[in-house]
Amino acid sequence: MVVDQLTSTEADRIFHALADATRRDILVQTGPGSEQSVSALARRYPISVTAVQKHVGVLQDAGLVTKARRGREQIVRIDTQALHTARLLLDQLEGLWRARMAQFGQVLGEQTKGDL
Amino acid sequence: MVVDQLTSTEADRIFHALADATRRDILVQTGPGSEQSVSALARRYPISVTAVQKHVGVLQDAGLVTKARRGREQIVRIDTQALHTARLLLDQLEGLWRARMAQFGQVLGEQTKGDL
DNA sequence: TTGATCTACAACCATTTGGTTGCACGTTAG
DNA sequence: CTAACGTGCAACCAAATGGTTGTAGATCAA
Repeated sequence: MVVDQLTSTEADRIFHALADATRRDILVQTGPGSEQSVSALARRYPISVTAVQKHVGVLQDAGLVTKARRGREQIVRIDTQALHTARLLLDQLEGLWRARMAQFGQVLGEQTKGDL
Repeated sequence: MVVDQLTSTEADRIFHALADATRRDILVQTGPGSEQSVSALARRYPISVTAVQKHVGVLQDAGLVTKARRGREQIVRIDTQALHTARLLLDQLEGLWRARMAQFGQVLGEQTKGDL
């Protein structure tokens, strides 16, 4: 398995999507039980509706949210699966390091133990 | 508590740093027991040394690696702590969603206030 | 029907990103 | 000492980002 390095375009998109405070907040706001329309989201931020549309588009390309039309509204809902994927990528990195540490028999003072 | 909100500039930097395949690979290559110089890293990729320097700089700004001079070389070493922080951020997001699901059927009309 | 909403999309703009080359400077090897 | 190596930095460039305004098409409320 390891890290996909080359075909990591998905990882690129996921991490890039998470690298913006507004987008991370959209993920929070559209969590389970509080799906919202694009315009409803836009009212929360000091930016234009179009800007929010673009943010949602980025999240969508990363697979972090889905859009579903409801009348004239477009409801944004998160896809928890993709975020899980993101965490798996981080776990893989840490896993690699731990494996390498084990090989070298090195001991670090910290317990980055798998609390997941 | 919860998401670091405004201090999220750190989150911005961490996720942005992770949003590039070359940088993620640098993290893998400089893992525990295999610290490498910038030029040694540069030989691994089809890009210039300067480009690698910049990538390392981005990782450094995110707190993901540290540089230590050794003679004429600059040794890049990972800081596992920062990556742990990144995973915590993801955990917080998932945690928020779970909390929200727990409040199912509750009052949905108001702002979840607090974040951003 | 009419008007207000919500979304979509094009065009535009400033800034950032990721890359390059060239040059200077300290360090190490012969 | 001299030459090669590793790094730092400035200047430059193309493309991507994140934002804007404007226009247009659906859909809903009255």
